Amino acid sequence: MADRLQELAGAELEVLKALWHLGPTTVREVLNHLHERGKKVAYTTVQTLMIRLEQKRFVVSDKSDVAHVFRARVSRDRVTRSRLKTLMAQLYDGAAGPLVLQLVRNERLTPEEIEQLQELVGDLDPGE
Amino acid sequence: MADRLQELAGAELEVLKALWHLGPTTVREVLNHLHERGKKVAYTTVQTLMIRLEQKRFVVSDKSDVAHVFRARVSRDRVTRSRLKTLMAQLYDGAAGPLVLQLVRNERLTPEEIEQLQELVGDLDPGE
DNA sequence: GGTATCCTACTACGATTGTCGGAGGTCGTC
DNA sequence: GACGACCTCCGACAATCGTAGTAGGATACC
Repeated sequence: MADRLQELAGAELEVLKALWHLGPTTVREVLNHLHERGKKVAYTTVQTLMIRLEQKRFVVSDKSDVAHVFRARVSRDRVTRSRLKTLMAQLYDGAAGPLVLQLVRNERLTPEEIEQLQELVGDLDPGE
Repeated sequence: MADRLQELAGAELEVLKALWHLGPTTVREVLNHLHERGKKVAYTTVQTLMIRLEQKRFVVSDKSDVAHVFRARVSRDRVTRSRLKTLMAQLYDGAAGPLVLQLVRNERLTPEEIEQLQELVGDLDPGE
């Protein structure tokens, strides 16, 4: 129960991403954004998702205007961290190593990412 | 539809993990394993999950014995890769970098992992 | 001031998930 | 040959998820 972040369903995440992108905004704006991205959904579907997100406390709404304004309460990084933690717990008893190695081995990184990574990793001390 | 790996539900993954750990085995053995881990579930629950895993093609069964023997068809790494890919797609438009950096920054790695990582990362060429 | 438009609130419904119970077969043992 | 231990098969049921329709109020424009 503690980790409510985990209860984010797929379609809800889609909406939350729109909120991250757009900033505090209305159902209508999120709907437009999704339509631009090629995602066809009904107005009320988005509305339902946003209400569920609020019930789950991932967003808050300001109801002073006719069209309620919703705002994300959790950051993208926070959600990522939570998801990664779940993944680590589920698959590797909480160890981060296998995931990191898997990613570095199998995925393409941009030059900037490589540089940042080299710097970060260079600072690590295997110790003993 | 292509990526059937994504349709692995949480409780199903628990069972799949048991199969990875135990090798090809029966419902009873998986049940015992879960009980040892402190997970209290009924025999038929595990059975249902294993059948669903088979329907989703994550495992195959040999029905020649009275107690059917189930075997994982996908590896832990394969599932991890798929999950990571989903995470990347959902949260960072498919980019691996943010995940790697997030992990290296926030998670503890063992000395061995650090060494492996340094070696891997040292070989990367930011090039351009 | 009627009509189209937009918004919220509520309800709904099929699919998936997590969890089991019961029916009915087989097998070993007393 | 009845009893208990196991097994599979089938059905079920509540919760969550994805998706959306409808009712009814506000707004705005002609």
